[in-house]
Amino acid sequence: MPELPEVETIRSQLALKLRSRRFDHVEIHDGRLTRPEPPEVVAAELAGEVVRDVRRRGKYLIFAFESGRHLLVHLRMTGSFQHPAAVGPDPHRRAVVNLDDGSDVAFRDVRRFGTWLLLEPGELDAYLSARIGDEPLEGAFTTAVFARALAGRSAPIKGALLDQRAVAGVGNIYADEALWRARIHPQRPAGELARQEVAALRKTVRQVLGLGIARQGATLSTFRDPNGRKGRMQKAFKVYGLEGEPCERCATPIVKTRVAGRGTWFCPTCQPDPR
DNA sequence: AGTCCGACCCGAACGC
DNA sequence: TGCGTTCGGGTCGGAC
Repeated sequence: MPELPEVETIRSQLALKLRSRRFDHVEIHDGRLTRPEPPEVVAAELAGEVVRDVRRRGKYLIFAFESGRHLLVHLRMTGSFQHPAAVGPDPHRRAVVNLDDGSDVAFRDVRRFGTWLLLEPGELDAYLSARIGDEPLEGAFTTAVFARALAGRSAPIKGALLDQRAVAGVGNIYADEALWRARIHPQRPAGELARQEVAALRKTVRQVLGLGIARQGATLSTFRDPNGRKGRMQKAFKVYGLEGEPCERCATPIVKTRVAGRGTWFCPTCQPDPR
């Protein structure tokens, strides 16, 4: 599942390939991708746009055009980009962009949750600020800022980490990995964490996301970067998907449970539940 | 306002 | 072997 490190991996590669390229022609084969806008309308609007840069906010990929417009892409569960696009039939291909250098970029999405939204100049900031909070890897994401985002919340800290308005870009995998490193039980009420626990969690969130980027993301089954390569972060997991395996710190078998409606892995010894 | 839960998808894993 | 069922995951919208 693409979380911040996977989206960042895609962003950095696409930026190198697409900067200053013009979208000559766009085909969108799936009406869900641009809903409620008709796909042929969005495809026609995109034709002629020149890429100034490819950016990222949280899990959103942002194609910034010279015109001032932005194409906001969310990969959801299984969205991915391919460049150069593979030749031959692909039942999961949802869109293709022909570039002015003669190459094609393909968008694939098995589960069809991904979205493409074309925003007019000036619309981006309001759209994003309504949906997502601070970038965890930027300096503005201080312990004080994080503590404020968690203050007064009775929801489990795991759930708060998944809330994109509390902190942008953390998904199910990196939430579990950050909580293990910070030795915090996923079920702890977010607002009841001690200041030093918030500080520790801020640090480990940044650690695991940074490690994920350095390792080009995590590939469980489907994630591939635009060059078709897998990530390596899955080899550095300490708890995610490791039910029954010994905890690296204390050898206690890792437990799988359900928190905030999500599969959740943790070490019951290192991450004690104070209740 | 914050929290919870179902809906949206479909391939993979599982059960018989 | 083959078929049917369950599960998961990010976000949104509705219910509480």
